[in-house]
Amino acid sequence: MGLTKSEIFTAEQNELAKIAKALGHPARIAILQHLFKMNSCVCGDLVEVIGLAQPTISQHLKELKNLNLIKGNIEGTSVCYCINQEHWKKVKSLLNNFLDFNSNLDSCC
Amino acid sequence: MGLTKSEIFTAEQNELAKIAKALGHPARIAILQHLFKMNSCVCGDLVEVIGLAQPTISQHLKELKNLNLIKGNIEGTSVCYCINQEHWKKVKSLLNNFLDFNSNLDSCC
DNA sequence: TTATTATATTGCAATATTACGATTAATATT
DNA sequence: AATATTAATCGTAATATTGCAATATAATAA
Repeated sequence: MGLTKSEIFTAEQNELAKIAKALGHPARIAILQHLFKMNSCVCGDLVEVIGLAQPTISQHLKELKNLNLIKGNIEGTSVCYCINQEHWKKVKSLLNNFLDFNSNLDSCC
Repeated sequence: MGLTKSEIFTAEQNELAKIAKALGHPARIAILQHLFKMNSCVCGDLVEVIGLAQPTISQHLKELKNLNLIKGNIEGTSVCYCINQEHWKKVKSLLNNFLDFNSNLDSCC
C-alpha cells in the first residue's frame, strides 16, 4: 500500500511521527543545522553548501516549510529562509516529552 | 530515484536522519510508547493494542530492532520486546544535541 | 507425533520519496 | 524592452515504504 493508517493513532502520535519524518533525511538535517549556525536567513547558498541540485533543495525546503519548521521571506529575487523559532519550541518540547517517557527502571530484557 | 545520497553528508547527519526516520511512523511511536509505559517486555499484544495486522507490527518491530532502539528476547513461543535502555540514552543525547542547536538569538525573518 | 500458539518471512499491490533536467515565474540589472 | 538571476514547479525515473494475505518457522502442549 504505502499509505499510513493515521486514523488509528492519536493526534500526538501522528504529530510526533510527522515531525520525525521531516527530520528523517540528512539533507533536511543539514539544512536545519545550517540555518541554526547562520542564525539568520540563508538563501540559495544552501544549494552550494549541501551539494544537491537546486530543485531537490527547494523540495526539501518546501517540506520543512509545510511543517512550519522554517519560514521563508522573499527578498528581491532570492528567498530568505530561517528557523521558525516559536514553532521550534513546540517541536522541542513535544520530542523531549517523548524521549523522556523513558522511566528509570530497568527493562526486563 | 528514491535513493538518499548519504555519501555527501556527515556521519552525524546520517545517524540523526536514520533515527528520526525510524520514529517517523505513528505505529513505531505507538510501539515505543507502549514499551515505555509497560516498562518491561511486551509481546504479541502489541498487535491488539495497536490495531495493525501481525505481519505489519512484526515489520515495524524489525525496523526498531535494526536500529537498536529495542531488544527482543525469545520466551517460549512468544517474543518479549523492550526498550534498549543503553542505546536510548545515546539517541536522546544525539537528538537533544540537535534540538538545542537552537540559539537564543532571534531569526531575521 | 500431532496439534496449537506465537512470531517471522515472503510476495505483492498501492503509494510515497528522492533526485534532477527542463521549464516557468518573478524580480533585478543593463 | 532585453537579459540575467533566483527560486519554484512540473514531469519523470528509480527506489523505498506501508500493509496484508499466505506461508513458514519455532516452541510448547496434548
